[in-house]
Amino acid sequence: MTGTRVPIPTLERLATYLRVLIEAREAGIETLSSQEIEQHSGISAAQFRKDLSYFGEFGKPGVGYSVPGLIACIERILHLDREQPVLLVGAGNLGAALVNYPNFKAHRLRIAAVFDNNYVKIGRPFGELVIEDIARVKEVNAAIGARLGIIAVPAYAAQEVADLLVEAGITGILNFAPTLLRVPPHVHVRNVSLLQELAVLSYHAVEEAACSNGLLARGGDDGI
Amino acid sequence: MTGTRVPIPTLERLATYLRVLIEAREAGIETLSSQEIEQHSGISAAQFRKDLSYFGEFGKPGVGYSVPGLIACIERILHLDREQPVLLVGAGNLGAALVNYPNFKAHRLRIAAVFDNNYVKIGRPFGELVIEDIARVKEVNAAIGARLGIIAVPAYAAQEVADLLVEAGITGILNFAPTLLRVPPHVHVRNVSLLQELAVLSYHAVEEAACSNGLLARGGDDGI
DNA sequence: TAGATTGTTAATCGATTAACAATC
DNA sequence: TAGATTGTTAATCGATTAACAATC
Repeated sequence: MTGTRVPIPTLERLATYLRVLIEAREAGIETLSSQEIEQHSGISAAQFRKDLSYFGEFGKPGVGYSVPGLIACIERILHLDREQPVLLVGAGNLGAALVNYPNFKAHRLRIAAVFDNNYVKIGRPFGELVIEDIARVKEVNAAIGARLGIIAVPAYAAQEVADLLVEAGITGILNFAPTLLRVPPHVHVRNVSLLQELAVLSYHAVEEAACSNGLLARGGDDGI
Repeated sequence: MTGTRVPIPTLERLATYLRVLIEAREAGIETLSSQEIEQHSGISAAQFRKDLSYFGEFGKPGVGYSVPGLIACIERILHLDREQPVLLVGAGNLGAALVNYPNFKAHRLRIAAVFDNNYVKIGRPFGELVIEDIARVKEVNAAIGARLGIIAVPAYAAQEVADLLVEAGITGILNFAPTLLRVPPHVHVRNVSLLQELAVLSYHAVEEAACSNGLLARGGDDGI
């Protein structure tokens, strides 16, 4: 099935399928059924087939999916069939983790430049790059042509950085700062919130009564 | 409304409301309406009220919500009304970013111990902690009593680390490794996948045709 | 061919949205 | 009281699941 709007959860899972397929390729496996994808991804076979159906037909009934063939297709869908340059803003600990992240390469994501506003840092080496002045991001990206950017700066600086990235031609922002970014409608933002993740885990980690009416009363969240 | 199972998206948003409320408190604001929460969180007022309704009644019609009161309630719901110790495994770049993450404190999350398996690293200082042997995680956590753990190790080591964390009494795992963790049913896992985030952004960053039938053909993902 | 597995449809499930009576 | 805003219900929307005819 084609022509319908693709659900975001489907796109998210596509990246997981791609990871599983790349692992299979490295193991020398040529074909995989949706059932086998389920084993390795934790995503149901039905869900997998449904997800792919938004983009076309990729498998052979009775056989399964060609590993290299499906890799090529998913890469094309996600625009990862060519190297994707990514701008990184924030040369702190998180930035260091990102420039050294080993898994980007297999997905053809490459951090092409690093920016900061700290004059002590600008000009210094950072991984294989040199830290550049965030004020020059538009100028630098005129040469790179990146569409993706990562914000790894403190929350108070994030909006300003987002504005500069948008001006530099970035249309997709991965935001690690715990703050709401306001961007033009053509720009997509995805937030990674460690606090959110840990808060959800914390909720489940202990099962107890919730509070009610502004005080401590009842209001059991799990029937307590 | 109480007694119903709480949707995960609701729990995720709770952390966002908490962040907004804490910011308001720091700004000296005493009361906030759902409409004002919407302004600062990007989440609709209706959604906010619906989310809270899973846990009880927290506002005053015609007035709004007491900032400190609602903070206290959400903290209690998420079990963040007391300090939550967290175990961190992996003393690499990402681990360094996490121990130095400044936003944990306001949410009463505290990284209480750091582990690694690299004998060169064990015993060394790491932020305000000393890196411990991952083999001793059960022993160490017997004293700490943490329920939350963060896996910041390479994918190939993640399952082994998860097994050790579960054995040490951890019931909530935040996993940064791009791999499927298999854990007992009482253990909750949340995955942070940078590849997934960037892949979704990459999809949207360029709007082009998808491939079909194992080759390059058509199958427009946006009606192309 | 017989067996396996796909792609798709229809049914189910769950979350979001909008509207409004109740309440301060 | 009149105005504002809540908590909740019902309607809408969208995603997941299951089943199966089509296909290799």
